[in-house]
Amino acid sequence: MSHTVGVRQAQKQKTRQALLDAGLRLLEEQSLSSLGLREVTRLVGVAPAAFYRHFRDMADLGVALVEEALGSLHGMIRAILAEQDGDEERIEGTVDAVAQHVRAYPAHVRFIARERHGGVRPVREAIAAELGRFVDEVAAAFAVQLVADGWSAEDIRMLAELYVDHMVMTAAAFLEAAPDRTAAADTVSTAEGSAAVDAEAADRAAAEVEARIAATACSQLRIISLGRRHWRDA
Amino acid sequence: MSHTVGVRQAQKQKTRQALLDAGLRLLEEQSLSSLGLREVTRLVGVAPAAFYRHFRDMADLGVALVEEALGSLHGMIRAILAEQDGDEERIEGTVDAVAQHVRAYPAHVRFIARERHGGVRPVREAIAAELGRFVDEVAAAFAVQLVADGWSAEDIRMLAELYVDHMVMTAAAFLEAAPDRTAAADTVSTAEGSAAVDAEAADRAAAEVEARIAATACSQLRIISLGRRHWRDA
DNA sequence: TCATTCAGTAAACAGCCGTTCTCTCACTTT
DNA sequence: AAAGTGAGAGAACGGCTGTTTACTGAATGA
Repeated sequence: MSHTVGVRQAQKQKTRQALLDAGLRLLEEQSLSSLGLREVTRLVGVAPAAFYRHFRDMADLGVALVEEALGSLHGMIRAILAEQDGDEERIEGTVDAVAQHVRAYPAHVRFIARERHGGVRPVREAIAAELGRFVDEVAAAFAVQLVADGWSAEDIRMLAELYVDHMVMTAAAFLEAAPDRTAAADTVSTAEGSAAVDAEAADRAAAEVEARIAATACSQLRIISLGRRHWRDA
Repeated sequence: MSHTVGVRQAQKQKTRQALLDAGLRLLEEQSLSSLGLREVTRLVGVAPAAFYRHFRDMADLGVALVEEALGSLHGMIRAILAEQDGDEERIEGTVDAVAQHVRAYPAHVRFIARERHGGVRPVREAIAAELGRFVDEVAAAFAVQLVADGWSAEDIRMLAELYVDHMVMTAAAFLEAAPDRTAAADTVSTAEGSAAVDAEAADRAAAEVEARIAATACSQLRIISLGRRHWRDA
Protein backbone atom coordinates (compact mmCIF):
# COMPACT_ATOMS: atom_id res chain seq x y z
CA MET A 1 0.00 0.00 0.00
CA SER A 2 0.97 3.65 -0.24
CA HIS A 3 2.78 5.79 2.29
CA THR A 4 0.46 5.66 5.32
CA VAL A 5 2.37 8.49 7.08
CA GLY A 6 2.97 6.19 10.05
CA VAL A 7 0.79 4.80 12.82
CA ARG A 8 2.75 6.99 15.22
CA GLN A 9 1.86 10.36 13.68
CA ALA A 10 -1.73 9.27 13.10
CA GLN A 11 -2.19 8.53 16.81
CA LYS A 12 -0.57 11.82 17.72
CA GLN A 13 -2.89 13.82 15.51
CA LYS A 14 -5.83 11.86 16.89
CA THR A 15 -4.91 12.91 20.42
CA ARG A 16 -4.32 16.47 19.23
CA GLN A 17 -7.77 16.56 17.68
CA ALA A 18 -9.26 15.12 20.87
CA LEU A 19 -7.67 17.96 22.83
CA LEU A 20 -9.10 20.51 20.40
CA ASP A 21 -12.56 18.93 20.59
CA ALA A 22 -12.49 18.83 24.37
CA GLY A 23 -11.34 22.43 24.53
CA LEU A 24 -14.09 23.55 22.19
CA ARG A 25 -16.68 21.71 24.24
CA LEU A 26 -15.53 23.26 27.50
CA LEU A 27 -15.44 26.69 25.88
CA GLU A 28 -19.18 26.65 25.37
CA GLU A 29 -19.64 27.62 28.99
CA GLN A 30 -16.54 29.72 29.74
CA SER A 31 -13.91 31.76 27.98
CA LEU A 32 -10.46 30.79 26.87
CA SER A 33 -8.60 32.74 29.52
CA SER A 34 -10.24 30.65 32.23
CA LEU A 35 -9.88 27.30 30.49
CA GLY A 36 -7.47 25.06 32.39
CA LEU A 37 -4.92 22.66 30.96
CA ARG A 38 -5.89 19.93 33.40
CA GLU A 39 -9.55 20.46 32.61
CA VAL A 40 -8.94 19.65 28.96
CA THR A 41 -6.66 16.67 29.49
CA ARG A 42 -9.05 15.23 32.08
CA LEU A 43 -11.91 15.30 29.57
CA VAL A 44 -9.78 13.56 26.96
CA GLY A 45 -8.54 10.97 29.46
CA VAL A 46 -4.88 11.80 29.14
CA ALA A 47 -2.15 12.84 31.54
CA PRO A 48 -1.70 16.60 32.04
CA ALA A 49 1.90 16.47 30.85
CA ALA A 50 0.78 15.04 27.50
CA PHE A 51 -0.69 18.44 26.66
CA TYR A 52 2.78 19.87 26.08
CA ARG A 53 3.46 17.36 23.30
CA HIS A 54 0.89 19.24 21.22
CA PHE A 55 0.60 22.84 22.43
CA ARG A 56 2.89 25.25 24.22
CA ASP A 57 0.03 26.64 26.31
CA MET A 58 -3.69 27.40 26.17
CA ALA A 59 -3.27 30.40 23.89
CA ASP A 60 -1.58 28.08 21.41
CA LEU A 61 -4.54 25.72 21.47
CA GLY A 62 -6.81 28.73 21.02
CA VAL A 63 -5.00 29.81 17.88
CA ALA A 64 -5.33 26.28 16.51
CA LEU A 65 -9.06 26.44 17.21
CA VAL A 66 -9.30 29.70 15.29
CA GLU A 67 -7.85 28.07 12.20
CA GLU A 68 -10.21 25.12 12.55
CA ALA A 69 -13.27 27.31 13.13
CA LEU A 70 -12.65 29.79 10.34
CA GLY A 71 -11.54 27.11 7.95
CA SER A 72 -15.07 25.73 7.92
CA LEU A 73 -16.42 29.25 7.41
CA HIS A 74 -14.34 29.68 4.30
CA GLY A 75 -16.43 27.17 2.40
CA MET A 76 -19.62 28.94 3.42
CA ILE A 77 -18.41 32.30 2.16
CA ARG A 78 -17.45 30.83 -1.19
CA ALA A 79 -20.88 29.24 -1.53
CA ILE A 80 -22.58 32.57 -0.83
CA LEU A 81 -20.44 34.52 -3.26
CA ALA A 82 -21.00 31.91 -5.97
CA GLU A 83 -24.72 32.67 -6.10
CA GLN A 84 -25.70 34.41 -9.30
CA ASP A 85 -29.39 35.15 -8.72
CA GLY A 86 -30.95 38.55 -8.18
CA ASP A 87 -30.39 40.79 -5.18
CA GLU A 88 -33.28 39.51 -3.08
CA GLU A 89 -32.41 35.86 -3.61
CA ARG A 90 -28.80 36.63 -2.75
CA ILE A 91 -29.80 38.26 0.52
CA GLU A 92 -32.02 35.41 1.61
CA GLY A 93 -29.41 32.90 0.51
CA THR A 94 -26.79 34.63 2.60
CA VAL A 95 -28.86 34.71 5.78
CA ASP A 96 -29.89 31.11 5.18
CA ALA A 97 -26.29 30.03 4.80
CA VAL A 98 -25.36 31.78 8.03
CA ALA A 99 -28.25 30.14 9.89
CA GLN A 100 -27.28 26.75 8.51
CA HIS A 101 -23.66 27.23 9.47
CA VAL A 102 -24.59 28.19 13.02
CA ARG A 103 -26.75 25.09 13.29
CA ALA A 104 -23.96 22.88 11.92
CA TYR A 105 -21.07 24.33 13.95
CA PRO A 106 -22.52 26.18 16.93
CA ALA A 107 -19.42 25.70 19.07
CA HIS A 108 -17.15 27.12 16.39
CA VAL A 109 -19.31 30.20 15.95
CA ARG A 110 -19.61 30.73 19.68
CA PHE A 111 -15.86 30.46 20.07
CA ILE A 112 -15.21 33.08 17.37
CA ALA A 113 -17.83 35.49 18.69
CA ARG A 114 -16.57 35.07 22.25
CA GLU A 115 -12.84 35.32 21.64
CA ARG A 116 -12.95 37.99 18.93
CA HIS A 117 -12.74 40.58 21.71
CA GLY A 118 -11.63 38.12 24.39
CA GLY A 119 -8.82 38.28 26.89
CA VAL A 120 -6.12 36.36 24.98
CA ARG A 121 -4.18 38.58 22.60
CA PRO A 122 -2.73 35.97 20.20
CA VAL A 123 -6.19 34.53 19.67
CA ARG A 124 -7.71 37.97 19.09
CA GLU A 125 -5.05 38.70 16.51
CA ALA A 126 -5.53 35.36 14.78
CA ILE A 127 -9.27 36.00 14.49
CA ALA A 128 -8.73 39.53 13.24
CA ALA A 129 -6.28 38.32 10.62
CA GLU A 130 -8.60 35.57 9.43
CA LEU A 131 -11.63 37.86 9.30
CA GLY A 132 -9.46 40.30 7.34
CA ARG A 133 -8.93 37.60 4.74
CA PHE A 134 -12.68 37.12 4.54
CA VAL A 135 -13.09 40.82 3.90
CA ASP A 136 -10.52 40.59 1.11
CA GLU A 137 -12.40 37.69 -0.41
CA VAL A 138 -15.74 39.48 -0.29
CA ALA A 139 -14.17 42.68 -1.59
CA ALA A 140 -12.63 40.82 -4.51
CA ALA A 141 -16.00 39.32 -5.39
CA PHE A 142 -17.70 42.74 -5.22
CA ALA A 143 -14.96 44.41 -7.21
CA VAL A 144 -15.97 42.59 -10.40
CA GLN A 145 -19.11 44.66 -10.64
CA LEU A 146 -18.39 47.73 -8.52
CA VAL A 147 -15.16 48.83 -10.18
CA ALA A 148 -17.14 49.25 -13.38
CA ASP A 149 -19.57 51.47 -11.46
CA GLY A 150 -16.74 53.79 -10.49
CA TRP A 151 -16.14 52.57 -6.94
CA SER A 152 -12.73 53.17 -5.36
CA ALA A 153 -10.78 50.28 -3.86
CA GLU A 154 -11.11 51.58 -0.33
CA ASP A 155 -14.84 52.11 -0.69
CA ILE A 156 -15.21 48.54 -1.87
CA ARG A 157 -13.28 47.33 1.18
CA MET A 158 -15.41 49.53 3.43
CA LEU A 159 -18.53 47.87 2.03
CA ALA A 160 -17.05 44.39 2.38
CA GLU A 161 -16.22 45.11 6.03
CA LEU A 162 -19.80 46.16 6.62
CA TYR A 163 -21.08 42.90 5.13
CA VAL A 164 -18.65 40.67 7.04
CA ASP A 165 -19.30 42.43 10.33
CA HIS A 166 -23.02 42.10 9.75
CA MET A 167 -22.63 38.39 9.09
CA VAL A 168 -20.73 37.89 12.33
CA MET A 169 -23.38 39.89 14.18
CA THR A 170 -26.15 37.81 12.65
CA ALA A 171 -24.38 34.56 13.48
CA ALA A 172 -24.00 35.66 17.10
CA ALA A 173 -27.68 36.58 17.22
CA PHE A 174 -28.69 33.14 15.91
CA LEU A 175 -26.54 31.58 18.60
CA GLU A 176 -28.41 33.32 21.40
CA ALA A 177 -31.66 32.01 20.00
CA ALA A 178 -30.46 28.39 20.02
CA PRO A 179 -32.20 26.18 22.60
CA ASP A 180 -30.34 25.93 25.87
CA ARG A 181 -29.74 22.25 26.56
CA THR A 182 -28.19 23.21 29.87
CA ALA A 183 -31.53 24.51 31.15
CA ALA A 184 -32.57 22.41 34.11
CA ALA A 185 -36.16 21.22 34.41
CA ASP A 186 -36.83 23.33 37.47
CA THR A 187 -40.58 23.30 36.99
CA VAL A 188 -42.55 20.62 38.77
CA SER A 189 -43.26 17.88 36.27
CA THR A 190 -46.60 16.18 36.82
CA ALA A 191 -46.32 13.47 34.19
CA GLU A 192 -43.53 11.44 32.71
CA GLY A 193 -44.03 12.93 29.26
CA SER A 194 -44.09 16.57 30.33
CA ALA A 195 -40.33 16.99 29.92
CA ALA A 196 -40.56 15.96 26.29
CA VAL A 197 -43.52 18.27 25.80
CA ASP A 198 -41.58 21.15 27.34
CA ALA A 199 -38.61 20.42 25.09
CA GLU A 200 -40.89 20.49 22.05
CA ALA A 201 -42.41 23.78 23.14
CA ALA A 202 -38.97 25.22 23.69
CA ASP A 203 -37.91 24.08 20.24
CA ARG A 204 -40.93 25.72 18.65
CA ALA A 205 -40.29 28.97 20.53
CA ALA A 206 -36.63 28.90 19.47
CA ALA A 207 -37.65 28.38 15.85
CA GLU A 208 -39.88 31.45 16.07
CA VAL A 209 -37.10 33.58 17.51
CA GLU A 210 -34.77 32.27 14.83
CA ALA A 211 -37.20 33.21 12.08
CA ARG A 212 -37.51 36.71 13.52
CA ILE A 213 -33.76 37.15 13.60
CA ALA A 214 -33.52 35.94 10.01
CA ALA A 215 -36.21 38.40 8.91
CA THR A 216 -34.46 41.27 10.68
CA ALA A 217 -31.10 40.34 9.17
CA CYS A 218 -32.64 40.18 5.69
CA SER A 219 -34.20 43.62 6.08
CA GLN A 220 -30.91 45.06 7.29
CA LEU A 221 -29.11 43.57 4.30
CA ARG A 222 -31.80 45.10 2.06
CA ILE A 223 -31.08 48.51 3.55
CA ILE A 224 -27.37 48.12 2.93
CA SER A 225 -28.05 46.84 -0.57
CA LEU A 226 -30.24 49.87 -1.31
CA GLY A 227 -27.53 52.18 -0.03
CA ARG A 228 -24.97 50.46 -2.21
CA ARG A 229 -27.11 50.97 -5.31
CA HIS A 230 -27.45 54.72 -4.63
CA TRP A 231 -23.85 55.25 -3.55
CA ARG A 232 -22.66 56.92 -6.78
CA ASP A 233 -25.32 59.67 -6.43
CA ALA A 234 -23.21 61.35 -3.77
CA MET B 1 -26.06 69.73 59.63
CA SER B 2 -28.26 67.77 57.29
CA HIS B 3 -28.65 64.03 57.03
CA THR B 4 -25.23 62.97 55.70
CA VAL B 5 -26.46 59.40 55.06
CA GLY B 6 -23.90 58.15 57.57
CA VAL B 7 -20.12 57.86 57.58
CA ARG B 8 -20.62 54.11 57.71
CA GLN B 9 -22.47 53.72 54.40
CA ALA B 10 -20.18 56.22 52.72
CA GLN B 11 -17.11 54.14 53.57
CA LYS B 12 -18.86 50.97 52.45
CA GLN B 13 -19.72 52.41 49.05
CA LYS B 14 -16.18 53.71 48.76
CA THR B 15 -14.83 50.18 49.20
CA ARG B 16 -17.45 48.85 46.82
CA GLN B 17 -16.39 51.34 44.19
CA ALA B 18 -12.74 50.44 44.77
CA LEU B 19 -13.62 46.79 44.11
CA LEU B 20 -15.40 47.75 40.90
CA ASP B 21 -12.48 49.88 39.76
CA ALA B 22 -9.94 47.18 40.54
CA GLY B 23 -12.05 44.61 38.72
CA LEU B 24 -12.39 46.83 35.67
CA ARG B 25 -8.65 47.41 35.62
CA LEU B 26 -7.83 43.72 35.82
CA LEU B 27 -10.39 42.99 33.12
CA GLU B 28 -8.39 44.92 30.56
CA GLU B 29 -6.09 41.94 30.19
CA GLN B 30 -8.39 38.97 30.84
CA SER B 31 -12.03 38.03 30.81
CA LEU B 32 -14.52 37.95 33.63
CA SER B 33 -14.73 34.17 33.91
CA SER B 34 -11.03 34.04 34.80
CA LEU B 35 -11.03 36.99 37.18
CA GLY B 36 -10.31 35.86 40.72
CA LEU B 37 -11.85 37.13 43.92
CA ARG B 38 -8.49 37.28 45.67
CA GLU B 39 -6.96 39.07 42.72
CA VAL B 40 -9.45 41.91 43.09
CA THR B 41 -9.27 42.22 46.86
CA ARG B 42 -5.47 42.11 46.75
CA LEU B 43 -5.39 45.08 44.36
CA VAL B 44 -7.72 47.05 46.60
CA GLY B 45 -5.77 46.14 49.73
CA VAL B 46 -8.59 44.42 51.54
CA ALA B 47 -9.13 40.96 53.01
CA PRO B 48 -10.63 38.37 50.64
CA ALA B 49 -13.61 37.80 52.90
CA ALA B 50 -14.54 41.48 52.67
CA PHE B 51 -15.60 40.87 49.08
CA TYR B 52 -18.72 39.06 50.26
CA ARG B 53 -19.95 42.17 52.05
CA HIS B 54 -20.54 43.73 48.62
CA PHE B 55 -21.04 40.99 46.04
CA ARG B 56 -22.26 37.40 46.12
CA ASP B 57 -19.68 36.32 43.55
CA MET B 58 -17.76 37.54 40.49
CA ALA B 59 -20.80 37.36 38.22
CA ASP B 60 -22.54 39.74 40.61
CA LEU B 61 -19.67 42.22 40.35
CA GLY B 62 -19.82 41.82 36.59
CA VAL B 63 -23.49 42.78 36.47
CA ALA B 64 -22.73 45.84 38.58
CA LEU B 65 -20.02 46.78 36.09
CA VAL B 66 -22.52 46.48 33.24
CA GLU B 67 -24.77 49.03 34.88
CA GLU B 68 -21.87 51.37 35.48
CA ALA B 69 -20.50 51.02 31.95
CA LEU B 70 -23.77 51.41 30.10
CA GLY B 71 -24.93 54.17 32.37
CA SER B 72 -22.21 56.42 31.01
CA LEU B 73 -23.14 55.40 27.47
CA HIS B 74 -26.71 56.56 28.02
CA GLY B 75 -25.64 60.18 28.10
CA MET B 76 -23.73 59.80 24.86
CA ILE B 77 -26.69 58.35 23.00
CA ARG B 78 -28.93 61.19 24.14
CA ALA B 79 -26.36 63.72 22.96
CA ILE B 80 -26.21 62.10 19.55
CA LEU B 81 -29.97 61.90 19.14
CA ALA B 82 -30.35 65.53 20.19
CA GLU B 83 -28.45 66.78 17.14
CA GLN B 84 -30.70 68.52 14.68
CA ASP B 85 -28.33 69.23 11.79
CA GLY B 86 -28.37 67.61 8.37
CA ASP B 87 -27.66 63.97 7.63
CA GLU B 88 -23.94 64.34 7.00
CA GLU B 89 -23.32 66.38 10.14
CA ARG B 90 -25.31 63.85 12.12
CA ILE B 91 -23.17 60.98 10.83
CA GLU B 92 -19.88 62.67 11.61
CA GLY B 93 -21.19 63.78 14.98
CA THR B 94 -22.15 60.21 15.84
CA VAL B 95 -18.78 58.73 14.93
CA ASP B 96 -17.05 61.56 16.75
CA ALA B 97 -19.10 60.95 19.86
CA VAL B 98 -18.25 57.26 19.77
CA ALA B 99 -14.54 57.99 19.36
CA GLN B 100 -14.65 60.46 22.23
CA HIS B 101 -16.47 58.00 24.45
CA VAL B 102 -13.91 55.28 23.74
CA ARG B 103 -11.12 57.68 24.61
CA ALA B 104 -12.84 58.74 27.82
CA TYR B 105 -13.88 55.27 29.04
CA PRO B 106 -11.76 52.69 27.25
CA ALA B 107 -12.05 50.12 30.03
CA HIS B 108 -15.84 50.34 30.05
CA VAL B 109 -16.06 49.88 26.31
CA ARG B 110 -13.60 46.98 26.35
CA PHE B 111 -15.57 45.31 29.11
CA ILE B 112 -18.85 45.55 27.20
CA ALA B 113 -17.35 44.35 23.91
CA ARG B 114 -15.59 41.47 25.67
CA GLU B 115 -18.39 40.25 27.87
CA ARG B 116 -21.24 40.79 25.41
CA HIS B 117 -20.61 37.27 24.16
CA GLY B 118 -18.48 36.22 27.12
CA GLY B 119 -18.62 33.16 29.31
CA VAL B 120 -20.78 34.48 32.16
CA ARG B 121 -24.48 34.17 31.46
CA PRO B 122 -25.91 36.76 33.91
CA VAL B 123 -23.51 39.37 32.55
CA ARG B 124 -24.38 38.51 28.94
CA GLU B 125 -28.05 38.88 29.75
CA ALA B 126 -27.53 42.18 31.56
CA ILE B 127 -25.66 43.60 28.56
CA ALA B 128 -28.28 42.33 26.14
CA ALA B 129 -31.05 43.89 28.21
CA GLU B 130 -29.28 47.23 28.45
CA LEU B 131 -28.44 47.31 24.73
CA GLY B 132 -32.09 46.49 24.08
CA ARG B 133 -33.05 49.64 25.97
CA PHE B 134 -30.64 51.61 23.76
CA VAL B 135 -32.34 50.21 20.69
CA ASP B 136 -35.71 51.29 22.10
CA GLU B 137 -34.38 54.78 22.68
CA VAL B 138 -32.96 55.06 19.17
CA ALA B 139 -36.12 53.61 17.68
CA ALA B 140 -38.27 56.12 19.55
CA ALA B 141 -36.14 58.98 18.23
CA PHE B 142 -36.38 57.67 14.68
CA ALA B 143 -40.10 57.07 14.93
CA VAL B 144 -40.84 60.81 15.04
CA GLN B 145 -39.92 61.13 11.40
CA LEU B 146 -40.20 57.60 10.01
CA VAL B 147 -43.78 56.89 11.09
CA ALA B 148 -44.85 59.80 8.91
CA ASP B 149 -42.98 58.18 6.03
CA GLY B 150 -45.04 55.03 6.37
CA TRP B 151 -42.54 52.87 8.28
CA SER B 152 -43.87 49.99 10.37
CA ALA B 153 -42.89 49.69 14.02
CA GLU B 154 -40.85 46.55 13.47
CA ASP B 155 -38.98 48.06 10.53
CA ILE B 156 -38.06 51.03 12.70
CA ARG B 157 -36.75 48.69 15.35
CA MET B 158 -34.82 46.73 12.74
CA LEU B 159 -33.14 49.94 11.63
CA ALA B 160 -32.38 50.99 15.19
CA GLU B 161 -30.77 47.61 15.85
CA LEU B 162 -28.57 48.09 12.81
CA TYR B 163 -27.43 51.47 14.07
CA VAL B 164 -26.75 50.32 17.62
CA ASP B 165 -24.87 47.22 16.48
CA HIS B 166 -22.83 49.36 14.14
CA MET B 167 -21.97 51.73 16.98
CA VAL B 168 -20.78 48.87 19.16
CA MET B 169 -18.73 47.52 16.26
CA THR B 170 -17.17 50.92 15.67
CA ALA B 171 -16.37 51.36 19.33
CA ALA B 172 -14.65 47.97 19.41
CA ALA B 173 -12.67 48.90 16.30
CA PHE B 174 -11.48 52.15 17.91
CA LEU B 175 -10.38 50.17 20.93
CA GLU B 176 -8.08 47.94 18.91
CA ALA B 177 -6.45 51.01 17.44
CA ALA B 178 -5.68 52.50 20.85
CA PRO B 179 -1.97 52.53 21.72
CA ASP B 180 -0.84 49.51 23.67
CA ARG B 181 0.87 50.78 26.80
CA THR B 182 1.66 47.18 27.73
CA ALA B 183 3.96 46.83 24.71
CA ALA B 184 7.48 46.20 25.97
CA ALA B 185 10.39 48.09 24.38
CA ASP B 186 11.87 44.95 22.86
CA THR B 187 13.89 46.85 20.29
CA VAL B 188 17.45 47.80 21.17
CA SER B 189 17.44 51.41 22.33
CA THR B 190 20.58 53.33 21.38
CA ALA B 191 19.83 56.60 23.13
CA GLU B 192 18.06 57.62 26.28
CA GLY B 193 15.42 59.57 24.38
CA SER B 194 14.56 56.85 21.91
CA ALA B 195 11.81 55.41 24.07
CA ALA B 196 10.00 58.72 24.08
CA VAL B 197 10.50 59.04 20.33
CA ASP B 198 9.10 55.56 19.83
CA ALA B 199 6.11 56.41 21.98
CA GLU B 200 5.47 59.53 19.93
CA ALA B 201 5.73 57.59 16.70
CA ALA B 202 3.34 55.00 18.05
CA ASP B 203 0.90 57.74 19.02
CA ARG B 204 1.02 59.23 15.54
CA ALA B 205 0.50 55.82 13.94
CA ALA B 206 -2.43 55.13 16.27
CA ALA B 207 -3.98 58.47 15.35
CA GLU B 208 -3.74 57.56 11.68
CA VAL B 209 -5.40 54.20 12.23
CA GLU B 210 -8.07 55.93 14.29
CA ALA B 211 -8.77 58.40 11.51
CA ARG B 212 -9.07 55.56 9.03
CA ILE B 213 -11.54 53.72 11.24
CA ALA B 214 -13.58 56.90 11.64
CA ALA B 215 -13.66 57.46 7.88
CA THR B 216 -14.76 53.87 7.28
CA ALA B 217 -17.47 54.08 9.93
CA CYS B 218 -18.76 57.35 8.42
CA SER B 219 -18.97 55.82 4.96
CA GLN B 220 -20.79 52.80 6.31
CA LEU B 221 -23.28 55.04 8.08
CA ARG B 222 -23.73 56.93 4.81
CA ILE B 223 -24.59 53.67 3.06
CA ILE B 224 -27.15 52.81 5.71
CA SER B 225 -28.52 56.33 5.60
CA LEU B 226 -28.91 56.11 1.83
CA GLY B 227 -30.67 52.79 2.16
CA ARG B 228 -33.03 54.26 4.74
CA ARG B 229 -34.00 57.11 2.41
CA HIS B 230 -34.88 54.69 -0.40
CA TRP B 231 -36.62 52.14 1.79
CA ARG B 232 -40.18 53.07 0.85
CA ASP B 233 -39.46 52.44 -2.85
CA ALA B 234 -39.68 48.68 -2.25
C1' DT C 1 -24.23 56.48 77.96
C1' DC C 2 -24.71 51.91 76.72
C1' DA C 3 -26.09 48.14 73.76
C1' DT C 4 -26.21 47.05 68.97
C1' DT C 5 -24.90 46.67 64.28
C1' DC C 6 -21.79 45.39 60.76
C1' DA C 7 -17.56 46.47 57.50
C1' DG C 8 -13.40 44.56 57.51
C1' DT C 9 -9.61 41.22 59.65
C1' DA C 10 -6.96 37.07 60.25
C1' DA C 11 -6.41 32.29 59.95
C1' DA C 12 -7.35 27.97 58.42
C1' DC C 13 -9.55 24.49 55.06
C1' DA C 14 -9.49 21.36 51.19
C1' DG C 15 -8.83 21.45 46.42
C1' DC C 16 -7.19 22.61 42.03
C1' DC C 17 -3.68 24.68 39.20
C1' DG C 18 0.63 24.72 35.75
C1' DT C 19 4.98 22.81 35.37
C1' DT C 20 8.84 19.62 35.78
C1' DC C 21 10.84 15.41 36.43
C1' DT C 22 11.87 10.40 35.33
C1' DC C 23 10.28 6.37 33.27
C1' DT C 24 8.13 3.07 29.93
C1' DC C 25 7.44 0.88 25.80
C1' DA C 26 5.28 0.79 21.09
C1' DC C 27 6.69 2.31 16.89
C1' DT C 28 10.32 3.64 13.47
C1' DT C 29 14.65 3.63 11.22
C1' DT C 30 18.96 1.47 9.92
C1' DA D 1 17.55 -7.82 14.59
C1' DA D 2 19.32 -3.88 16.97
C1' DA D 3 19.36 0.93 18.09
C1' DG D 4 16.83 5.12 18.44
C1' DT D 5 12.82 8.06 18.92
C1' DG D 6 9.10 10.19 21.08
C1' DA D 7 4.01 10.01 22.83
C1' DG D 8 2.20 9.38 26.93
C1' DA D 9 2.15 7.88 32.17
C1' DG D 10 2.77 8.90 36.84
C1' DA D 11 4.26 11.30 40.72
C1' DA D 12 5.75 15.21 43.00
C1' DC D 13 6.40 20.49 43.76
C1' DG D 14 4.97 25.06 45.37
C1' DG D 15 1.56 28.25 44.81
C1' DC D 16 -2.85 30.00 44.29
C1' DT D 17 -7.93 29.50 44.60
C1' DG D 18 -12.96 30.23 46.87
C1' DT D 19 -15.21 29.80 51.18
C1' DT D 20 -15.98 29.53 56.18
C1' DT D 21 -15.05 30.62 60.82
C1' DA D 22 -14.52 33.50 64.93
C1' DC D 23 -12.96 38.00 65.92
C1' DT D 24 -12.40 43.27 66.51
C1' DG D 25 -13.65 47.88 66.92
C1' DA D 26 -15.68 52.06 65.14
C1' DA D 27 -20.08 54.18 63.73
C1' DT D 28 -24.87 53.96 65.10
C1' DG D 29 -29.46 54.59 67.50
C1' DA D 30 -32.18 54.43 71.94
